[in-house]
Amino acid sequence: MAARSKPRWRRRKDARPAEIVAAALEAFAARGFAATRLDDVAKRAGISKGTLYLYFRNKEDLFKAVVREALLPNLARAEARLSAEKGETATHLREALHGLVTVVATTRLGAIPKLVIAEAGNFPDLAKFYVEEVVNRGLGMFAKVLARGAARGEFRAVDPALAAPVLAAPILLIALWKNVLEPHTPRTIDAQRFFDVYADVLFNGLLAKMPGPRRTRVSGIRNA
Amino acid sequence: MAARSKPRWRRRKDARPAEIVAAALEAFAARGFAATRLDDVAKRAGISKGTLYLYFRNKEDLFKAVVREALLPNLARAEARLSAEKGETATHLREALHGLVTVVATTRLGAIPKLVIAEAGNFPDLAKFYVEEVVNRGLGMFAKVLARGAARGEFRAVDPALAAPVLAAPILLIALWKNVLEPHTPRTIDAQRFFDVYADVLFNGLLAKMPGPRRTRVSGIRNA
Amino acid sequence: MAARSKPRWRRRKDARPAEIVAAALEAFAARGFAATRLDDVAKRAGISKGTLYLYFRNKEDLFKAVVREALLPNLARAEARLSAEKGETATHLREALHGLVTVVATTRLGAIPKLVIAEAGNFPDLAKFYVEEVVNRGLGMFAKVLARGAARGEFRAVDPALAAPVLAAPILLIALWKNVLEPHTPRTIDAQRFFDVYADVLFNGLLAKMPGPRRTRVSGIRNA
Amino acid sequence: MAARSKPRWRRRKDARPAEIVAAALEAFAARGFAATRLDDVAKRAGISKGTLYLYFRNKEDLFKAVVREALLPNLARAEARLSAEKGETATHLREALHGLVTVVATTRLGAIPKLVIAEAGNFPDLAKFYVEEVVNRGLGMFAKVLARGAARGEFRAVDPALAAPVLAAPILLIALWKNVLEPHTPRTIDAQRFFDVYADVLFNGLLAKMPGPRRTRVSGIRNA
DNA sequence: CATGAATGAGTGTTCATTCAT
DNA sequence: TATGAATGAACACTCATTCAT
Repeated sequence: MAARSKPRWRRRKDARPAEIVAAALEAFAARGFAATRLDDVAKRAGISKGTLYLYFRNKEDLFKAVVREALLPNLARAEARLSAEKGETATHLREALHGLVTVVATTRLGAIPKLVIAEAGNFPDLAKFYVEEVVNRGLGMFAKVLARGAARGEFRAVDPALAAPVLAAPILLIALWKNVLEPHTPRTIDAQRFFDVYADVLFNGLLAKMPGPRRTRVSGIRNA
Repeated sequence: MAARSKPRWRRRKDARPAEIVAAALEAFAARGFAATRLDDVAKRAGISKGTLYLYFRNKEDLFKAVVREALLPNLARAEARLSAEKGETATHLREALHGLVTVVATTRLGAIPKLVIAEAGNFPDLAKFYVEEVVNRGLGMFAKVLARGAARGEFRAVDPALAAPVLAAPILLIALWKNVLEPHTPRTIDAQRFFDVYADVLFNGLLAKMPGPRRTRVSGIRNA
Repeated sequence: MAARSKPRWRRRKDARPAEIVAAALEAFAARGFAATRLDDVAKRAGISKGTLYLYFRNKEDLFKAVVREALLPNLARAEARLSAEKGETATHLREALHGLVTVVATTRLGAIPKLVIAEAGNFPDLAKFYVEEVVNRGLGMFAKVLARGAARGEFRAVDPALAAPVLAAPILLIALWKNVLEPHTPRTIDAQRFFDVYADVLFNGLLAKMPGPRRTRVSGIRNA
Repeated sequence: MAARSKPRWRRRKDARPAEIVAAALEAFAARGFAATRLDDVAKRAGISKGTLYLYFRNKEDLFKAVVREALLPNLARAEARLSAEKGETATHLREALHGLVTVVATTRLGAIPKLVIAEAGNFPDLAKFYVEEVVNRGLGMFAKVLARGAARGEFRAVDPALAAPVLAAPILLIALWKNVLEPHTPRTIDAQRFFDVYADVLFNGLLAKMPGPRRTRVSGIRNA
């Protein structure tokens, strides 16, 4: 570390791809696909532009690698969490949601949805990959949990296929808020407290439980 | 050559900007800011590329105009709906949400969030405008309604500033789903049924109302 | 011409392509396809690099246009010359050859064979075009003339399909000499005198007509 | 791992240059100088790209080496053949030409003219080398033979300096045909038969020897 | 007002060359 | 010697912007 000062480069064929992907994630997250210059990515990664092409065929390839690499490890983790069978379903679900909110609100991972949203139109196969590997899998997990909870009598019976995206929506929102808008406004959202309210509303609903006797159904709002 | 032989290109010069903005919305929605070529916008608008510059200083200007123009009329409409004072708050809220879900799921308007998400990093003042004029105003409306509902005893008391984004999240989600992912997957979401489940969960919560006696609080899920 | 000094550009959509092709012929002839920079072509044509792309899809397109445009007018001319039916065949042939030698030795046209030779491997369809439209047509003309001459008893009977390239070879040689080697050597070849010798050898052969009696055939050299 | 386990890469270091030149000849002949990647040459030679630079200063050097190496051995051989003093000059000449036609039509050597033609403009000293060492020497040999033949009364008196390139032209043509155009067309030229016709025309001329009495000179065609 | 030919700065990509190992 | 990872200069191509008509 001390002595041999400026080796023009070190051989790190194995470390490089991950470093480049990390640098690229930063860059793409900051400016989007088109506005990101490979020169910048290279600079961030501490390499030259040409070196990028030793590891990725072109900009598009690099972009897809970024999305895949950033996503894949988290996919497995999330799936594991929700497949636990024993214990209260609500508790599992709450914990899973909490984990998700925390990760998307505090890591660079939250920038991925933004990237996919921005570029789905230009990279159809990326969109397809994302829908299938992330969205469908994620929603599927939620749907399964909801169905199980209902079967056990813990949850009310709601269509799991439609309730799943309702569950997921606040997670998407906080991810986007933290990665897209918060840098441009003084208003901040505290992820922990946001989660608490989210979980409260989700599980308990907005309506006050009326002590009084009957309650007419109003405008389609089914009240238990 | 003679009198009025070429009425074809005699467009009203005052209609032009709106036509251009409409054409540009299509183009930007389809490919994003950077990937949209002004040539394409001009072609869609039935004018020449040079003519764009008679109405907009540059591409960025046009982009901002698109976002503003597409948003502004809808802002007022939504606000009006929620400021009604009389009647059940839940009904008003439900109707407002229904209107929003419908509009973002069925019109080009739903592409706006996508555009803002994609380009906030590159157009800070656009992001600021959007946060202030759309997000904050929208969330503010929701918060007010929630506060009013709580004050009237209709709603449980939840932090309105945090519950507002929870309310808004499914609207964002359906907007993005329809405009970003649905074109790339066979899976579709029926906006009406989605809304029904959304409203149901939102108002009534997920948890089954237990007929039985006591119910312990589990893992922070407060049960009424 | 006098007054309005520097119009940044004039509209010349119709003149441009030919001007560009002419400039490109110069450039390609001088350095070959790969070594020619489009910047140079543009400079020679007095336009900017971008303008090239208004008229030609890419460098390859421009290259092919150069070859085609430079060739086509000459093809017709050459063909006309040789199709004359009356008069001595030898005279016609001699004149045609003379015309060809002159044109390839004194105009930029002589650079075309060089370009095709250099790039046939990289542009197979160009090669095909050249073989079919130039080589085969040219050789076909020669073959026809040889056959006619033989039929009339003017020429000895030789296989026209093989004699045709023999006829053509010195024309190719002088084209290449003038365009490839002569710039790099003090040795010059006078095209006129070269032609005279060429025609003399071609028509009369190398062997001395021996007055003496018998002459044995030596090593396959058939002697009349 | 033990004694002589890796003989695979133990190439004789003295064989290397020739192997590289051979590989490079293939590559350059196939794609030309600019389009040839040193990566390809290295791969063909079974070495790494870096190793090339142990034997050749740069790409240009390698290219020149290819041309020189491919040419040099053949130059001597050809010269020897033509310097024989005894016997019929025509027979010697015919045999020399036959040898040349055969070699350029059937070996990689025929690709050299193509390379020189393509790159003379970019490598003036290569062009100079080629003119002096190949063209001038070759033409010189021919000229000498022609002069000798004329002096002996075997050949008609023609300007040897100009007749020499006429002699050489069909050799060049067949070299280029085989290496440039034939890969792109179904039409093939049989080198042996081509040579026969070439020699026949060269020695005997095209014109029929008229039995009848006098023959007027027509259009400059001197008739014996 | 409208046009569209022309511009030229900007960037992705290639590849000869270098040099630590 | 030999390697191949790394470099960076070079260049084709795009497209927002300008402006003569």
